[in-house]
Formats: sequence, C-alpha cells, structure tokens
Amino acid sequence: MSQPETSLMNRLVALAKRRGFVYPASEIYGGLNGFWDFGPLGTQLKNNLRDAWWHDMVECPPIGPDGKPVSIVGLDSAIIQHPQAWVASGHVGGFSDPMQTCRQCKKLFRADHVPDMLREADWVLSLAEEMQVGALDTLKLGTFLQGQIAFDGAQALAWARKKGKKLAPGLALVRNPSVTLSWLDEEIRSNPGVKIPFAEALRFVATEQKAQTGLQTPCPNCGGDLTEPRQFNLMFESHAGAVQDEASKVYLRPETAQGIFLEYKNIMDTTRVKPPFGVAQVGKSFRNEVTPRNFIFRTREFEQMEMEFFCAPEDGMKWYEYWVTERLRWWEAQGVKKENLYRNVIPDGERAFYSAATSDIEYKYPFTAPGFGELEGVAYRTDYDLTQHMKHSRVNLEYIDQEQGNRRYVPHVVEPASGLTRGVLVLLAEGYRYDESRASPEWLQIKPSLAPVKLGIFPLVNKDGMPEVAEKLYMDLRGEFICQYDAKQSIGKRYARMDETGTPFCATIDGETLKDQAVTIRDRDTAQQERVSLDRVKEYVGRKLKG
RNA sequence: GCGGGUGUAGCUCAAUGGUAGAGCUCCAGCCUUCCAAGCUGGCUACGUGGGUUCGAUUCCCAUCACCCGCUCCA
Repeated sequence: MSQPETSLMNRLVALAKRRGFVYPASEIYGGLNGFWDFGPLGTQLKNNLRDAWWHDMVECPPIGPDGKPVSIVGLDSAIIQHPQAWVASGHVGGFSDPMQTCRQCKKLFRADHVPDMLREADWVLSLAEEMQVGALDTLKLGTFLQGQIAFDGAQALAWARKKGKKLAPGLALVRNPSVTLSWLDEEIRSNPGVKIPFAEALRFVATEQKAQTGLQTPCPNCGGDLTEPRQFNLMFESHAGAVQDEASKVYLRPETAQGIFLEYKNIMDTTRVKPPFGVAQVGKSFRNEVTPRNFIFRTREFEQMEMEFFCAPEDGMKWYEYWVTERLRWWEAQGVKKENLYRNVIPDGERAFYSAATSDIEYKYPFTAPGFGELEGVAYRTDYDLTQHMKHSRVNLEYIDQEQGNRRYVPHVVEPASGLTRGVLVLLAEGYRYDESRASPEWLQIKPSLAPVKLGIFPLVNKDGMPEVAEKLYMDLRGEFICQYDAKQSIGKRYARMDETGTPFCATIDGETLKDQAVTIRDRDTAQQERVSLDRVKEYVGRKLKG
C-alpha cells in the first residue's frame, strides 16, 4: 500500500501530538532539549504498560525453571540518595566520561575508547600493512596477533630509520619518531629480542609524546590532533537544603537500580524473602545525555522498569538465560511482533566492566530500521553492586543460607532493565498503521488491554431517543473501563477519531436498539460489527480486553 | 559537542521588504440511520532575541528547538 511522503517518525510525532500522546516539553517557551511531556492519552498508555509490567513482575510473577512462581517484591525508592551511593556504584567516577574531539575531522570520541579504536583504525592498519610489505624482503616486520599488531623492536627500529619516519604500529613513530625511537632503543637494549605489543607502544606514546612535545593523542579517524579530554558528567546535580555548597551536593539518580541495592538489607530483614528472589521498581531516572535524539527514544528524563534478581553465585548464568527468554516473551505478549525484536548478545569487551554477560533486547525502531535499537538490557551484574556497597558503607550484605549449613555468600544479580519511555515509543511505532482503503488511513493497533481508551459509545444520530440510551450505557460502563461518549459529527468521523487513538471497540446505539435492546460493537482492527445486547456489553468488552 | 538540514494555524503546506492564505483538524449550530458526507459560523501562526531598513515573516547575526550523520546511551 502506498505511504505518505513524510517519514514514519515524522508521522508518529505528528500523530502523538495531534491526539495528545506526547508533546514537546515547555513548548510555549520554545521547548527544552531532551524533555517531553506525556499528554492525556500518552499518560494513560504509559501507565497501562507500566501496570502490565508490574502485574507480571510483582503481582503475578512468571513461573520459574523449577515450575514454581518466582518470588519478586516491589519497591519505590527515593530519586535522590546519599551521594556516597553513586561513588560506590561507580557513577561518580565512571559515569562522567571524558570525551575528546578531533580538531580536523570534528568527530567525538570517548577518551577511554580511543586506544582500542586506534588499534583498528583504517589509517593505522594501512600503515601497518605498508610496513609489513616493506619488511618482507629484509626486515620481517609486523605480525598481527589477535587483532593487535606486535613487532620486533630491533627490526622495527632499523626499518623505521631506513624509511626515515613512517612506521605505523608505532603510530607513535609516525607522529613523533624521535620520542618513540629513543624509547625503543631503551627497551631493546635492556631486553634484546623483545616483542612490543602495539597497545603498549601506544600507551607509552600517548603519555610520553604529550609530555615531551605537547602533541595530543591522534584521532582514530583521520590521525589529526584530539582535544584534551573533557569531562561530561552524565549525572544531574542538585543540592539538598538551602545552602548550595559542595557538602550539600546530591545527584538525581541515573538509574533506579541502585535504590534496590541500598534497600536490599531492609528488604531481606523485613519481608522474609530469600534468594532466589527479585525486587522490582518503576520510576524516573535522569541523565545528561550528550545528544538527546529520536523523539522519546533518548531523553534526559526518562522512566525505567527495573528488576534486580538476587541468586546464589553458581545460579547466575541460569537465571540470566531465564530472564532474557522471559523478557523477550513478555514484549511479544504486549503485541510486539517477534521479527521486530532482537536479542543482541553483547560481546566481551563491549560490556560494562562489572557484567559477566549482557543481552540487549532490541526493537526495530523506524529510525534504526532495518537495524535495531535498545529497548531493554538484561545484565548479569555478578556481585559487583552489593560488594561495592559493602565496601563503601561497611555494612555486611552477605546472605547466610541456613539450609546449606550457614553458607555465606554475596548474592549475584541478574538485572532486566527496561525503558518504560521507550516502551511507549515501541507501542506507538508497532501499532501504527497506514491503510488508504480505510476511511481513517492512519490508525493505531494497540493491544486492547494497553489501549488508553477501551470503548467509544455513540448514538448513531443525535435524536429519536438514541442519545439517552447511549448516555445510560456510558454511565453504566464508565466505572468498568475507560469509555468515551461522543455524539458529535458523523458516525464515520467518530470511528476514525477512535481509530487514531487506538480505541479497540465502539458501541453504537441505532434505531433498532430501542426495539431489540442491542447495540453494534465495532472492532477497530477489522471494522466488523457484532450485535450485542445492552446488558451484555460489559461482559463482551471485558472478555475481549483479557484476550 | 561537531557537521548538514528545517522552523508560517493543532496537522500538512503556500505567498510576500508594506504585518499572511488554503486543505484537513478542532469548536458552535443545523443536518445526518454505520465508516473522516453537507451547510453556516468561529478559534488559532510567521520559534526567540538583536541588527539593517521609513517599514522585516521575508535580508543579516545570534540563540532555541526538531530532523539526519558522527558520538553516546535505558
């Protein structure tokens, strides 16, 4: 079927605004980068998704591998916690990533990624290759070992001198031959026949040449000069109390997870849970993202649905696999098509340092398609968090398992961390339909139980006693599920309005109703109608909402 | 943060150095017996701040927001 000219994302943003799902925050003041407001329908949709998650996590958790329901309790911790908590979690140190920009090509890099990127940079590799080729005759230079370039120091030295300066693994040599050559001299003298790993050479040069020559680390992209690393603190800061000094500084949480670890002991002491068990929390988090982008995909204020699952160390991987599978299944159950979901297993080296295994559950967003973008991360965090908080707080967080002869251990943690804000985007993108054969070409196919409005109630025409019957039906049902009474304009227009907001059912009172006490119920997806007697509408819709 | 693009009504667009139109939406009324029908009327806009000019929505500068790319990330 034909699609309109504007991109799917543009149409989604327009529809979201037109129908009151999502507005730009502070729009009358020109907006604020990275912030969005949820309108009446968007709030309802978000709450419905949140409630579904809460129900399936806390109120009625899934069945575990042993055939019994897993044990999960809920929590709502403060957004602002003791500043030390963020030191312990690593956010104060690790979350403020130093970034560098290239003065030539203007690209931005995380400073700690630069060495790795350099190792694989095209211009470095091509220089290495050149060196290798030149070496074949006489020097036997350059071998590739596990992605690293190692070279024989003495031969590299000779080769470099012969060539003048162009020696690559010593990328270093290219940029500052004298410093590196003298370093090589030293290394070779003290240790003849040494093989010098590329990364080591690089690290040396990064510090040495900077100290001696003022030259900065080269750019992985073009070889140009990078700026000094600049601190980007991703955490929002505020002050607790009226006095704004260093001592009163606090942070808005960048993730909800830590609140769970902080309350771990209290929950253990008061609620009779024991490993394996989970603690679930939904709430706002804040990050000063470098680049908020893509509508509500990356925002500076966002909402997370996180669950920390505590288990014995030896069971960590088992539960990790369990939760990856379970979470994929859950998103499918919310109406997300299997082919639009993807499990991205994060490889070694790309994971957070504390994680022994991580899988991202990714969705084929309109702006990533045909690729995928993150929706939820399932991380096996080992005992990192609890151990850190033990160190910093000096409170013992070990579990003593009396069923295993008073065995002591720090529980391991598997964390399914989902973006609620992103989930709403997924529901909108997944539900968006464009079909020119319909009177309402644009409509939202949202799972009925998640739809903001469940039932539209219309008198076919605004006379002959129909409004009275419709109003009575509305009064009867408004306590059961969210209904909308609408008597304005033509019936087709009212159906179309409901289609755009994703309302799954519309009950219409027509001329026959007065005789047979029945209404037609129109299905959003098929536009088919079914005649249902007035006293059975509640049961009929209620049943459909469950299905 | 860098580069590129865009900014006129709720949405999609137009015109113009002399303060702006259309379609759809929305609201009110009439009408209307099942898929955005019709008639009448109504509300609503030049992102913001400077500069040039007699006069700026239009030209220039800055800024803000959004989109694309780099990068980051739940």
